[in-house]
Amino acid sequence: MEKITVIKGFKDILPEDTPDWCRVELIARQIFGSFGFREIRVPIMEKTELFKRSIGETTDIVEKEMYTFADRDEELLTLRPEATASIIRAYIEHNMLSAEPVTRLFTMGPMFRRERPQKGRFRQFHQIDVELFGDDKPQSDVEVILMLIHFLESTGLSELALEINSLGCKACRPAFSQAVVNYLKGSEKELCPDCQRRITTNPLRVFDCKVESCSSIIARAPRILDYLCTGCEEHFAEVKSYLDDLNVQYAINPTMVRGLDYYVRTAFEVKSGSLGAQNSLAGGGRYDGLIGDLGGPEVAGIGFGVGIERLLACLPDTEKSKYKTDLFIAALGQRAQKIGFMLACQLRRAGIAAAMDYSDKSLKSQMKRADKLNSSYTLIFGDKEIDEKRLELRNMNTKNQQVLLLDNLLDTLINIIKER
RNA sequence: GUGGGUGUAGCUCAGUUGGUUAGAGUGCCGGGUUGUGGCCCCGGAGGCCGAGGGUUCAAGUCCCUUCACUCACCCCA
Repeated sequence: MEKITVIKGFKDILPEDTPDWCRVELIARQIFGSFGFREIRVPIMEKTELFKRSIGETTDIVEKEMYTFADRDEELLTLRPEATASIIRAYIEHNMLSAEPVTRLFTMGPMFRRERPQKGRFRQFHQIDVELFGDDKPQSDVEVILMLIHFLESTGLSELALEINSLGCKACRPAFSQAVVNYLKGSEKELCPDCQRRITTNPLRVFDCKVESCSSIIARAPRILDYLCTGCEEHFAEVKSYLDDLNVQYAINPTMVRGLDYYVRTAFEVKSGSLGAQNSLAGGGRYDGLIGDLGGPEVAGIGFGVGIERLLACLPDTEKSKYKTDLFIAALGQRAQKIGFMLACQLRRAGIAAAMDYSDKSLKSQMKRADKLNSSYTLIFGDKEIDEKRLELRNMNTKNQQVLLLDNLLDTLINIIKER
């Protein structure tokens, strides 16, 4: 019989890795909470139209990466390739603007893009996603960027590179795009085939090209920052100024253009080495027109997404978490096994991680098991201890052993373990 | 979608110019201590050598096909 395997680009997250996931998610919840963000959970499937309208019909995501299916009634549904669209949909649908002028939300969960997998890129991957609706002030940009950096550092990451840029707005970007097109047409023949194609499809993408011959041309191309309108320029200046005051290190990357159509003004990205070609752990930006475009109120928005797999891939080993056991019960013989089992059940019910082996193996074998399970203590007893009503409790780290009386054993153990 | 690399034990990988019964490390189980873990020593289990076809007296090894994984491009978290 042929083995059934996981879908290409999908991954099982195995027990040895889940503690890291839980830790990162916990830190996110704590830190985002202190910045006033509240968790929202939205479906992983939406009507296809939502993503087409938000992300942009001509983006790679919509053109070739979405998992889209016809439902039984022929309606087209899509597994979400990102979370922002769904959150905006929910924001509009539940009329959150009426409840409060500024809404701070975050969510976490799987996203789906049907790309060719490689290091740091999967077809199902996980993001922690943050959105702030209803404020267009630069303070919002700074708040969100600061929170992102603070979060990443709190997980144990270091040597992060924050890059920021301004993409202009509806008023000033068209002039810039035109200037880029004009410039590129001047040296079209020296560009790589991909970039020649981009001139007509998506000229700003040329800035991302890694081909060397293109780089030198791009280096002399017009800069978005020279084309910003007064409003965008002032906004960007304030963002930089606050970041400086807060001692947040950043670099301005005037060639950073993000892949989704809806971004305006501030765009940012956090990179890390040691990640292979996909070195971007988090990215985001401002999308002031988007909520209105999706049929909601004309309010501003800004947000970011963090790739959890990429974050975990960068974590140093010292930050890795493990499963731990409070007490291993090493019971020798039938009577001890019986007492031990009852004890294990009661301890577990009291919230203590108690483990034991039910097959009455040798003590050595049971000790090895206790060690494997990272047990803090091991309770050791057989017929002799039961007759004398005195059991041995071994501290696995110090190797000290103390005698515990069989009477009131459950409470004694609970106290010892909880006092640690 | 395009290109490169790799498929041998649960995991990481050796395996010579084709040549008998396919190896190591690690992990797992057991023993060395008749009742005490990590280190050390000994033993054991565990392989349709990715799949299918071909060449050959003989294929893990050579050829073809196919599948999977992986890295990179495009693009992105």
